[in-house]
Amino acid sequence: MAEEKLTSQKENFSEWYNQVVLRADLADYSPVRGCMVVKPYGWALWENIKADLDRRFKETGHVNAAFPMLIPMSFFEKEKDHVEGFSPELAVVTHGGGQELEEPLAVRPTSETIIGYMYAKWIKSWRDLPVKINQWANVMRWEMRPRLFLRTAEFYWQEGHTAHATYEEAQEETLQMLNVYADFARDVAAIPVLKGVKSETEKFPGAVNTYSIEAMMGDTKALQAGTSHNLGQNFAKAFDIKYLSPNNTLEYCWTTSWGVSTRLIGAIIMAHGDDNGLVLPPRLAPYQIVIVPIFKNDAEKSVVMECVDKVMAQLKEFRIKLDDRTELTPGFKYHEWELRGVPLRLEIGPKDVEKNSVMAARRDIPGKPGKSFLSQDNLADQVRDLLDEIQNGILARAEKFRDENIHEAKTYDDLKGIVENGWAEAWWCGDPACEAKIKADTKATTRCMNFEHQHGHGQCVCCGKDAEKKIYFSKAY
RNA sequence: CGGGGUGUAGCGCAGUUGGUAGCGCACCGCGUUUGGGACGCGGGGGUCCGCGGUUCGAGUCCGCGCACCCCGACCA
Repeated sequence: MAEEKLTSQKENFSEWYNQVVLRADLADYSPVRGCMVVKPYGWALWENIKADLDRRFKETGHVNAAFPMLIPMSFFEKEKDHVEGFSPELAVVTHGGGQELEEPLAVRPTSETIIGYMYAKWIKSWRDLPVKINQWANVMRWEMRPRLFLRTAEFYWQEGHTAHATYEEAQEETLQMLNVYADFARDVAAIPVLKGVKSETEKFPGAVNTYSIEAMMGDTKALQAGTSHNLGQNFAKAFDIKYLSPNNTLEYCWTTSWGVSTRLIGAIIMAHGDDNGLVLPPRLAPYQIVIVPIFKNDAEKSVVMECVDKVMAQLKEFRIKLDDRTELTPGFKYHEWELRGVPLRLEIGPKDVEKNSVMAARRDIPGKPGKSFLSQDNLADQVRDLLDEIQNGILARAEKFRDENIHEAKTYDDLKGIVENGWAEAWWCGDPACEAKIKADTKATTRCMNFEHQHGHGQCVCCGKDAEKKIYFSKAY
């Protein structure tokens, strides 16, 4: 019997999202409110994301390490903005070994403080710089309103932390990592992101500047999919990270930090999904191909399975799943693997054995139009081409959708209309009061200032004063 | 922490004027099925959110708690 139909219509988007996460077997709710259990299928997706990013981090000269999960509370007091930003959402350990602790320990919400403390011990000379360390970890922020993958109390991420001799070098690192994220998002996750600078109110607590990649979801809301911070000397001064320069002068380091999290999984779901469920980009899908064998009896089964073996032997280079469950009909399996986002389905039945063919069904093009017969000869080449087409196809679709839903707002009325159903780009004077008014009137927040659009000047879309910054406004997750 | 809603089987729900708990899906067994969500027969599974009250009798009525969901405030 069919399960209830999904619908990804804008007004049902949140419910659609929850249903997809649960039914595609990505995650489940934990007994602790706000925490999430990542199931094997979701974790496999995360591992693919990690592998690709990790390779990029290493290519840009970073190494991995691990820092403690518990951080003395006093560390947070050392940087004024940081403590203000994170105090409200800290989980705090007060007891250990049956005794009350002398100093409470925070479960890390992010590791600038503890890493800053260690860097201060490790860095003595200009010869020690730069230090470029990344850690894959879980962190905890006591969020008030959790949403699977998008905002859970505990989440998995990577956080890069670097220390440099000069501002310029730190800035270069900050932008380099922003680009690493943007490239990954586009080339691997098939999500075309916009990159730019955050406003003062939206930046990371303790940063001089925060840069972000912003992705458009299927309901046109924005999702901040990754951030890269130039921390200036704020943390270096708070934690005394100093080095002796070639001139024998003592100088504070310039530090950066940058991170992406399991939120990327949420981004992939909401950027590509449709009424049938998940649509995974082939480069990240835990299974790139699912094979559904079809037979009516034992005689058919043996010839079909023999053919399946031959096909699978040709496709060893791909992540492949053979769905040989006998208690389910093919139709049921089609729906299930579509829900779970597998990019390419190969159906092999008696007719295929006879005709030396394989029926291929593309996840990105639902129904008959996405189906075609492949020859069993040179199958790997055909499949590789198809997977590339799918990868490119969903990127192109996401790009088109994004571009269709971003509009220039010239007047305040424009802005109000546009953010109801998309992103508005507009001149902005830089005054937080204008941001606040727009948020109060429309629920839209500033996303980021696109690097490429920062020439010329105009009048603030809100107050009409002279403006030199152009920024995106939209509702966001 | 404000505003709204919901708590009955794993999930989704029904349960009439109060009479001792049911349906669909899922699960288990057997058989028939299998190219777009198969069917038959048989089965297992319940602290009806908790506590107190009214009553001969409470899933149902009353009171007090609690939990969860949605919309805000906060946020990667």
